[in-house]
Amino acid sequence: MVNVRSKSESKRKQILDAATMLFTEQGYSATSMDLIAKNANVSKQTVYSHFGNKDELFAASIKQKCDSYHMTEFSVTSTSEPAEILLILAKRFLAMLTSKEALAIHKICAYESKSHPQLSELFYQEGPERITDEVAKLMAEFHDKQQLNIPEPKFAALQFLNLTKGECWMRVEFNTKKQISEAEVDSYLKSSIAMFIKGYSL
Amino acid sequence: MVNVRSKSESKRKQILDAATMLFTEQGYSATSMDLIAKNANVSKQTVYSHFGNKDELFAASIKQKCDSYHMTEFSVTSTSEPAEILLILAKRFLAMLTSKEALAIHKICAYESKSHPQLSELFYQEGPERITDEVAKLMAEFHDKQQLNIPEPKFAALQFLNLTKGECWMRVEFNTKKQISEAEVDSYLKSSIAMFIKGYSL
DNA sequence: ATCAAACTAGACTGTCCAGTTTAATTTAGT
DNA sequence: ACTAAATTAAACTGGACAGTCTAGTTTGAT
Repeated sequence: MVNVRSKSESKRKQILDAATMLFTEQGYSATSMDLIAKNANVSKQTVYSHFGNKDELFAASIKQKCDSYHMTEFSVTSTSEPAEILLILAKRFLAMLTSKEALAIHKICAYESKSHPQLSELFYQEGPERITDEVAKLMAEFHDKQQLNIPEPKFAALQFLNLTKGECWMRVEFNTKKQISEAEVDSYLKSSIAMFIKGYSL
Repeated sequence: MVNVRSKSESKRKQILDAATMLFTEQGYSATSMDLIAKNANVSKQTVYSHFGNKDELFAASIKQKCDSYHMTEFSVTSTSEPAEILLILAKRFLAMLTSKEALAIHKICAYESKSHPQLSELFYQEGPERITDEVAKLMAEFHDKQQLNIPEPKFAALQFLNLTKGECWMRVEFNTKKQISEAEVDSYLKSSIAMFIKGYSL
């Protein structure tokens, strides 16, 4: 077999990056293949040569995003007491959650969960589920070290993460005019953590 | 002024009902005006005569849905202890939250929050905010009756409602294959309420 | 140097859809 | 009964867009 010229990996990346940007900013149906090609500085035909159709490209795009979630570090290795660790964790989690990127992919996966069930499933596993598992481990640690009394670490993880979302996340999700101030968020998080710790105290 | 024939109120309702059904089932862009007219048993022209364009119809549709939220009763007037009241409340809230209707409008408002900010704002006020306020009143009552120590009822309301969502709601939101069983939900809710009550005990 | 395959530019097809137009029909208030 | 406005049915306009096609250009492995 002679003359096997392989497709340019860099073009593929350009396309995928442009697509990801556009899909997450404007949604699936509002993003045209022409625009993706244009933004990627590539001809439309090249897009179709690398990805068979719009759906395939969308799937590749979401998958890429989900993979990139692995970078998010949530393990807090500190000798401090639970209250401190949880506050750091909560702030980190909330910052990630309300980031433009995470918000966009969350919305799109929820919205397209009927038309692209495998994608929303993937997002769920790589996002919420992965983080819950990680936090559950931390909760189990608190229990083992006898810092807190947490018989069911997974429940505690879910409770903690849901508590953290609070009003802030909803307001960001719905893009309301009035947003929550940093101070309010802080006050809310401290209240939540205090309640959580008292609720799980020995 | 003679011969003022008014537009049929029943046609308007037919249109609005069909539109609401289609929008919430398929989303905004996937729903065509032709289909709405057809489902409403009305000519396309009549649709345009009652609602100027697609956007107006969409807005009217979402507004109608939001108004219908008022029916949802959340006030629990009982002399029972907090744990019982909260469990009833949590189950009621979760059932509402995971209903096809609420889920659909939540998704669509979040997704269209950039293109229709006034609609997502409306939804936020009539949905999450209203319920939070109502639950906050209940929390204040617990505090006043010295059943629990809740200095900030609104925070407690947000915490309680977010706790209640748990894994169940997320799985429904993302339409994951594996769903949470009734028993698991029950177990989770009881754990959450126990933690909440202990966390806010006197 | 050759050649098959990647790539480009842009025209093209077919479809879908928001919104308009037209001409005929029905309805209700006077 | 008269008439203006509501309603209908269907054709039409214009634009957007997924996907194809064509014809020419570049590239890299042999």
